Amino acid sequence: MINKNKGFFDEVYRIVAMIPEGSVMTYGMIATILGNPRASRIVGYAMSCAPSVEHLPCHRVVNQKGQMAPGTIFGGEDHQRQLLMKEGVTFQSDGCIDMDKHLIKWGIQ
DNA sequence: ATGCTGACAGGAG
DNA sequence: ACTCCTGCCAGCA
Repeated sequence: MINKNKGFFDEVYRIVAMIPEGSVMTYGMIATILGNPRASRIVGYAMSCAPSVEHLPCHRVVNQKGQMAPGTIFGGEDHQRQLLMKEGVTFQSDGCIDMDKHLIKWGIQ
């Protein structure tokens, strides 16, 4: 029990919390898994309410473009980028995450 | 109950 | 190809 029951939020936290190191997931993908592909905004909103990064690796959650949020969250997008790199995630010249290699693979759950 | 906000996604120009 | 606008859902005042 890492957080209170917030309905959709709780599900979002659960998905994000199960993301392994070296892998990333997109907001739309999480929303689709929850059953609401249109609720991609809610996923990001839930991230803004993230209690602790230790229980919620929101830095592993990126948008469909493979880019992270503006940076008002962790104290700098660059900081988040470094965290991902430290976990083994590679970035492109554009600064976007290499989705083709680090996008989480769902086959076992 | 209604309206506004929000770390997105997709379509159109 | 890139950028801008709209649409969607959940939470809070």
